[in-house]
Amino acid sequence: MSEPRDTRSRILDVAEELFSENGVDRVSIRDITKKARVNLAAINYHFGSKEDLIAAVFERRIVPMNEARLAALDAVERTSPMGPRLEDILESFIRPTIQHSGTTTAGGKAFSKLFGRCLSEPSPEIEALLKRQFEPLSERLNAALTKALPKLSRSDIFWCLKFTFGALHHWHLTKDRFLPAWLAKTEDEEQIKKLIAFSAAGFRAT
Amino acid sequence: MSEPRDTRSRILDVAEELFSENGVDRVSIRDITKKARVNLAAINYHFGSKEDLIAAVFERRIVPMNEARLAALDAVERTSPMGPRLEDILESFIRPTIQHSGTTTAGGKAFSKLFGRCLSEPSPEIEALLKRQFEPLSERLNAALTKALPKLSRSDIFWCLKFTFGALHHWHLTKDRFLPAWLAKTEDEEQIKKLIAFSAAGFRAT
DNA sequence: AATCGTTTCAAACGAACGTATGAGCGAACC
DNA sequence: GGTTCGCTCATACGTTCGTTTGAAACGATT
Repeated sequence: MSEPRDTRSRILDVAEELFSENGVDRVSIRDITKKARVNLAAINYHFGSKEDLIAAVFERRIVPMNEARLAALDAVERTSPMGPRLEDILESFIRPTIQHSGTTTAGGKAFSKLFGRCLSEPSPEIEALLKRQFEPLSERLNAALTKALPKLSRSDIFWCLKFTFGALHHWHLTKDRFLPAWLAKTEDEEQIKKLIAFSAAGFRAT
Repeated sequence: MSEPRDTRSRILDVAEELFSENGVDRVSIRDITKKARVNLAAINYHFGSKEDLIAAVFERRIVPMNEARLAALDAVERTSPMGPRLEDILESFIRPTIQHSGTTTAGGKAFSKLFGRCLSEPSPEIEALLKRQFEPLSERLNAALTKALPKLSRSDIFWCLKFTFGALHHWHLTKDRFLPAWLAKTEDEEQIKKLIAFSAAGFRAT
């Protein structure tokens, strides 16, 4: 293991892990710098403020993740010019979340939880970041889904997409919490397939 | 309007509103006591600590809400002894959330957001409260759903229920945020009907 | 060897936090 | 009418927070 990379990256990694575990407000700058073994002032030097660090932590994962979503959507739209299947659209939206979850924690995926947490972050800066990041994606998805489901109204598609968003986020946030003892261990891969099938059926039922 | 009821209730109402708007960690005891126009020491006097106040705020809504859910489940199981329909089970779980959302904010429903926020609260005390409150409900729901969907495994039911949970929570949390300009205004009633249909189809598709 | 921009360091700052204290108050009770 | 009890009050305590500062260390360039 040892100390990987430079100060800036070490801060990002540790911050991501601690934020995802405890929430951004319950993690102090001193917690981060101590665990990352860097000086207390390093965060303000490299990022400006704690708020900016939080934004950087989110941004590092969300930007490439949403780029991957858009690329996946491009791909399925290219291969089926008549409009892709509903399941393929949903998959282009769901699958990238497990590929961009990060692996900073030994064994665990830190951003998985952080990602689930970010939507309930009340910080105005994060909210602005989310809006900026998700709006273009949401537009594209709505357009593709409108084509795939011509019988549904824009509103119906919007709300169904929100339900899917919610199921996905909640799954990320709690997939290793609140689990009953009898539950069989399952792979992420299997579960996102279930989620895609679940959501697709939900869309079609509306 | 004027000042309703006693100090304790005023604190609970204001705390619920501020917590739901800003998250428990970004609301100070001074914010609450100032807005409620009570003395700074009142919270520690009446509740013991801030953490205990948070628990009281959650508990005030969650306990009767989950009681209502169990009662609704009882009711549908009583009226159809062969096992209730899937939609009725889901409704007994979903509908009480909009009836127990509270109306403390003028016009808005404060707990609606707080309720959506509570699952991502990292506080161990809240997590324990949630576990205690949701476990019996989850057991009952799993049992009822197993009966209604004999083809599904316990695991499948568990995960589909999690998806439904997530959709419901996310809807509560963001039903008045991140909305596009073109979106038509819809009633809660209509939307929970959509959610029930959406989830029911999702369950059946698995 | 001297200079310069960059990064790290220990130390301190003021503000805000949750909590504790002890006096003060009014109504209820003996 | 004095005492008790539940509650409110202003004020203070100690801690922790995010941030700032100015000097020291470093590496690259001249």
